Amino acid sequence: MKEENSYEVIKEVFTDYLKKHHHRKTPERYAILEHIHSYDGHFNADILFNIMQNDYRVSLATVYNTLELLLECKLIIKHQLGGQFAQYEKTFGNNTHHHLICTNCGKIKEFSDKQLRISIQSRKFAHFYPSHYSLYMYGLCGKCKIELKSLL
Amino acid sequence: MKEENSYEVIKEVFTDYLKKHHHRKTPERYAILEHIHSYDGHFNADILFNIMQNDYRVSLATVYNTLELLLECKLIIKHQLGGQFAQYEKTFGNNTHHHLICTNCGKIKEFSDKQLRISIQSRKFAHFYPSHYSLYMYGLCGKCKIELKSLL
DNA sequence: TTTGTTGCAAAACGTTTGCAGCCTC
DNA sequence: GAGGCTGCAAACGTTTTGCAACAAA
Repeated sequence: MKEENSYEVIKEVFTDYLKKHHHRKTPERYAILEHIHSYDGHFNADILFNIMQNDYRVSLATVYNTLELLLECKLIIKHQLGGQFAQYEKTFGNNTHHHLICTNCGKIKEFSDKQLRISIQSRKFAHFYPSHYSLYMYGLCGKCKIELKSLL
Repeated sequence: MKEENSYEVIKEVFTDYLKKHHHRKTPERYAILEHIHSYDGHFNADILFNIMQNDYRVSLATVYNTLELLLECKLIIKHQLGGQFAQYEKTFGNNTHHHLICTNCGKIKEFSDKQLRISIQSRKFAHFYPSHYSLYMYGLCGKCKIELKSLL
């Protein structure tokens, strides 16, 4: 069990952020954080809103508001890949990874590449201070490659 | 003058695509392509629509429709960075570059790094066939870094 | 002639906002 | 007690869609 990924530690990060910025520590905000913590994979505001209806009733507006706060304290990152919902991903307990996006079916796969990560993260800039990055590779997944080949 | 970036060659790529997919070669589509060709930098549907009103009247719906076609034949790529308009960028006559995005003011800078580009492009995948990629680095630009430091 | 494409306007959609009441601080 | 936060619903702004007229094939 990795101590640094436990909900208690994450909660503390969030609490510190809220205190520092004079935001209130409302039960809704912690409930949202908790649900994100126990949800696997990418999610969007609507998914989060829906799974929460089962055991903790919050409004969609509060979900959006809280996601914004979590983005600011870097507990989650945001992806805007399609014209659809923005996608979110928790950064806690999640190795930095890259994304493969099929331009035909829209499926997203993740891959890790330590060497590539180091290459990107070690890049220095003159007047820019990076905090995180996203690498999206677009192309065809195996299934679509075959499917499109048969159409020729 | 690079032959491969001339409008004639680009037009041919588009024409081939339209023929192959049994789409019609309408004057609107070529007018849009031409305007993109002569426009520098990132643009969005609204910018394109507005600059076109001066000399070629098209509807916004047709602009969106044509951008979709140009995406499919990879003459442009799409970025969805903010909650605002989706941004487009022509791929012709444009070196592959990477993006620096300030998480405070939203400003986007571009940078090129041949070594990084090679590292990314030479990556092979088991069941994925990449066509292009986008690298977004998030962080603080010089101005915002100073601005935020003074708030502490 | 057939049918894909256009322009227009309305609809759709995710997200944001306004506001009255609530609850942290 | 003050004022930030919530839920609700309405508003927003970008993109998509429906449809009649048009024009490329």
